[in-house]
Amino acid sequence: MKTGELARLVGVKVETVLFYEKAGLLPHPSRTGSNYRAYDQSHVARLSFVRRARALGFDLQSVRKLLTLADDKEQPCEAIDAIATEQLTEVNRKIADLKALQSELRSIVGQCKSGSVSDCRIIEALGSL
Amino acid sequence: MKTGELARLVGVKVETVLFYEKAGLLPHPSRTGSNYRAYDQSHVARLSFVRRARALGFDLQSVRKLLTLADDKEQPCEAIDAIATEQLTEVNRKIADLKALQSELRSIVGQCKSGSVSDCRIIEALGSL
DNA sequence: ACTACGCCCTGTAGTTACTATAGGGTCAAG
DNA sequence: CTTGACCCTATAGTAACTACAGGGCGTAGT
Repeated sequence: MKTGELARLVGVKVETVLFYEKAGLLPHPSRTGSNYRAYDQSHVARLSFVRRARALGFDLQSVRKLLTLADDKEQPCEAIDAIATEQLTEVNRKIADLKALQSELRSIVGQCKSGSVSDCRIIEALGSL
Repeated sequence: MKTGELARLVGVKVETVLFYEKAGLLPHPSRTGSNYRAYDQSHVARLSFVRRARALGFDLQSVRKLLTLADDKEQPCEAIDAIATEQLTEVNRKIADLKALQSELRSIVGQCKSGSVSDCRIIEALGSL
């Protein structure tokens, strides 16, 4: 498939696909006779992964590290383990924060149904540490 | 407290505090006689909230909406409810994604301890939808 | 055959959310 | 009374996109 179709499938702009290639997050794809990029299913999965990781607040450097876990199966075990452990810590923190936010948002939606939004603790939900 | 202390407490740069004030995320604080900004505990909580929401992948526009829930207690109930429901959907999706990622990272850490990292499904963890 | 339209290419400039630097004022310590 | 750490404003630079400009490919219609 060509760049436009890949972009449409994943829901990003064509320019974003090109940007990720330049940034080294997507491999240089093979080209057709007329110099068009030719992508396959693996590029769809990888691009989708990058986008969702970005939506979860990981910067490109962290996304690169996560992709290393998928790519470099010959890396020394300690390196892989260090990356995975580091990212796992980050993921755990994010889940905890999001659960606090989820709980507060649910309570707001519930309160609103019953007519008052008097005691909103949404800032406090993420306030500590 | 002054800008530097607020920044240090929350773990951001002084410039970031000033930036958030300009962007309307932090209220204009009162000033001392020598024109220094004077912050209190509420600014600490609010700045901390902004930073953690940003780390969870919310852009400034979404953070503004979340802060609206804390600020505008006189807004019509439907408006509040719409914002809370919209953000709750987003939070739910993020939690689901992070749990998939968490599970995959745990499996990598576990595998690595036993010597092999052969079947990494980290891309597939966020690959669907 | 031709041309119109959509999509592809490269490269550069603009936007968002910071981050760093320049140029100058405040103030407690020495 | 000056030196150092901090504050102020304003502007320029960086990261991660996003939008154009200028030009080529490819095929559907006349």
